Amino acid sequence: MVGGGDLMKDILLDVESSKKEKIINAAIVEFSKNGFEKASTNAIVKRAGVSKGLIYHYFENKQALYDYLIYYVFNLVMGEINDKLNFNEPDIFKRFKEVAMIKMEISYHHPSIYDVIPKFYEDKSYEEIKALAESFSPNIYQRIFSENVDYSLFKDEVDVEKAMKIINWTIEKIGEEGMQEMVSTQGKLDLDSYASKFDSYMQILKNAFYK
Amino acid sequence: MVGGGDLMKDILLDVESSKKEKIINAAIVEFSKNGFEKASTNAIVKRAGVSKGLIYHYFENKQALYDYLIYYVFNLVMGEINDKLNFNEPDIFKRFKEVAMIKMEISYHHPSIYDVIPKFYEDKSYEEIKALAESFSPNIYQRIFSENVDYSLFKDEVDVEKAMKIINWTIEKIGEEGMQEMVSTQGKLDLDSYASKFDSYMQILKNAFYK
Amino acid sequence: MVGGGDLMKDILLDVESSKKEKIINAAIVEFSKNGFEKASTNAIVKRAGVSKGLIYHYFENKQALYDYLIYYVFNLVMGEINDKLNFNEPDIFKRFKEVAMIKMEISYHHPSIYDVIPKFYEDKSYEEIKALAESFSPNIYQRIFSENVDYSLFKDEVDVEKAMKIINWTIEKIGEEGMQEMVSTQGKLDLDSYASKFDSYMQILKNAFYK
Amino acid sequence: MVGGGDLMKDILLDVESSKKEKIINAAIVEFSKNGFEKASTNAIVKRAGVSKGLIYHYFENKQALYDYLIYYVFNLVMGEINDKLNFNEPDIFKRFKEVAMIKMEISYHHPSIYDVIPKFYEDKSYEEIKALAESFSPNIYQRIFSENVDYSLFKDEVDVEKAMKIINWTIEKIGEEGMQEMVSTQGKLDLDSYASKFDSYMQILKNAFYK
DNA sequence: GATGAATGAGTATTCATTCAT
DNA sequence: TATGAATGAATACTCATTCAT
Repeated sequence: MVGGGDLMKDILLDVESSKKEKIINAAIVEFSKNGFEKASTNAIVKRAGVSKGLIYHYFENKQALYDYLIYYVFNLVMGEINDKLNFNEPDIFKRFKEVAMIKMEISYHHPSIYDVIPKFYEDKSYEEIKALAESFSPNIYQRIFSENVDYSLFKDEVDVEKAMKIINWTIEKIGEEGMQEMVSTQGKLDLDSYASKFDSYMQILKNAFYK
Repeated sequence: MVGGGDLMKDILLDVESSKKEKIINAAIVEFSKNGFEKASTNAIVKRAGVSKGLIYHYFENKQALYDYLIYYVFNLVMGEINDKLNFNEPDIFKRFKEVAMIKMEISYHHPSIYDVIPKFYEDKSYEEIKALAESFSPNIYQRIFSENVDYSLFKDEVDVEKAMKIINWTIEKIGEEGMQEMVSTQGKLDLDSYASKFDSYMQILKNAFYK
Repeated sequence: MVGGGDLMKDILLDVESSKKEKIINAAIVEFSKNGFEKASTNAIVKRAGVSKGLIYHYFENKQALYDYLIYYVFNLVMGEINDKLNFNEPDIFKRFKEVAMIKMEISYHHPSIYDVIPKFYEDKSYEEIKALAESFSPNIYQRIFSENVDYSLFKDEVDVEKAMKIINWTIEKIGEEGMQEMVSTQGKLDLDSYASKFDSYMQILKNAFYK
Repeated sequence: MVGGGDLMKDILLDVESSKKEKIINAAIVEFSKNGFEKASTNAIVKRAGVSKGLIYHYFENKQALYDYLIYYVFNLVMGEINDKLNFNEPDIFKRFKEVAMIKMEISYHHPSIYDVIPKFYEDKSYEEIKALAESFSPNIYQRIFSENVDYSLFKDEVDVEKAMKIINWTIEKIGEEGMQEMVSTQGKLDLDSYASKFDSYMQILKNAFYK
């Protein structure tokens, strides 16, 4: 399901051809601005330039459209990771950085997509969304955290599982800060400064956990 | 502003005397269940047992009521920290644990309050809310992170500021996991198991950052 | 509940004072023209000259308004029978004629009311409506069919219960024909010709069933 | 027009061959369940397994489809009476019983058809439908009421025309009660008990009107 | 004959907010 | 303070009908 054909196109730069695509793109913008509840189907069709009824021709209701969007967006993100991540890299720090960079790049090119993802968590729990992501790209999390990872790089006394969770949480929090920076600087994230900040935190954790 | 008078009373056990208090308590329940947008002023007045118009006598509009609630809740939480936290404790790990325990205790005794806080983040950014918290209890964050803290306990080569951020982020993520656990176990969090989990992560970070 | 005060006023000739009354009268007209499903709440508020929301201030939903109308109309009809029928008349033919005349008079003065009653049977069964009518005016049917009725007037060999059903059915069918006549003559029923038609049928049945 | 060709086949047991027939059968089910207004053309095409557009190829609009159904159903019923009724029976009571039995048998074998007929009266008046029935099978009512009927069986003093109306109305009302019984007993009418009830009422009227 | 994408006016209902009392 | 009748724009969603293919 991941990495497949036309869904992978740059949906925002794409010349929107079909009316269904217009609806999807308009919905991403609307949901990213307002979340599920506040989002207006009226606003979506207006932005998409289609009739009121068409949205219900393609999607059973607002929720079905939203669910499809989650599928659509995760398919895109998981696909990118699947395609671009080097699963032969044994150093978990280098691997996590790669994942972060792939995500940041998507975020950079598709701001609306990364605005809408946090809204997903308003209705779905973290576990539900993780399960969803797994369903698109089976074992992607397991692969990232363990496939070809060289655990011997960790200090012997370190609880590797917990350490990796701390690393991951730290990365997520840096990402959240990056998001907020993007919002306050109105959309332009300095990827270099993000990378250097990322590196400095990773260096601290490397010193802490690696031999 | 913190610790002052009647607002600090246990708002849920309190015999609701004034109609304004009835509105506030009804609003906390309604907003915690439905968030800002989906929350119904009708449901609030019905629960509070007051007339439709009265809510607009006390608050200019729904948003003003919501904003007051954020003030009200943070005032409560910051007040508790101010009152109960031992600012003479030089060990940052012990101090952070104390903060976490104070928060968890509030959460345990006032579920509605802690249900409503996550909803705040749907509309306000993390930064906005942090700024708000600071406005209630000036320098509370700075006090927690630096007042009487013994930085000499950290390894010399560690960037203390970043290390403390990692510690804080880890605590927040453990808290988030605790929240989700509460949701999935329908409201009852095992405080002991939470504390032991907390401790094990803190031990890892202590080994990593302390001499 | 029957015969009480202001509900008994001539609702169509009444100077509609309160907005609730305007809604009720507009609803009777709309439901009588279109039945429950096809009736438009939009059309009702437009005809009543009130805002869209007000209908939902007084009635929980379209169905609740409809149910109230059934109550309202039956209360009117049962009240008239209760007030005007002579329950001392022992001759069932004379008594049935009185009932028919009372109904026809109401129908004559309140065409909309009698237009809406047949619509009630689209959603409610005959039994449901009969039960409803009984709830307004307990035992009204039993009183009409038996209170002070002189059964000895019937021929000895006649099954009185079945005979009275035939009489009642005949009256109902004559009434239906009267209704249809009113429709085709655009609202004006000749009460005298109706009465003479009624009498001729009653005479046949009297000859058939009475000694 | 009556009794002709393929329309007379058992429409429900018939292997639905043409798409038009599929539409008609699906429409009968849908209209019988929901009446004209509430019936959904969408549901009809879904049930019929044809495209949305096809329904408008065969019928100008929903109303035309409905009108055709009335024609279709009455053609079936009138055809059955034409075919099976013994027009040589001079006793009107025996003849009416035969008509009732033919109708009940159709009703028993084609519940959907007899469910839809009452819906016809929501939009069309009794007179309109009677006129329609006459147009399918000219003079059918007149034939039933007069062809080879022996009026000399009636008592001399009885107004035969009115007496026959009373008989017919009584039969109709018994039928209505039978219908309601079918509804409340969920579809299964005891034909024997219906027949004995019918007979007992007919006996009363025979005693009343016959020599 | 047959399809199904597309339309847009229509539906009941909700809701924050106002205001005369 | 306090009420609750009244507003009207907004909501998600339905549906008969059209039409290019």
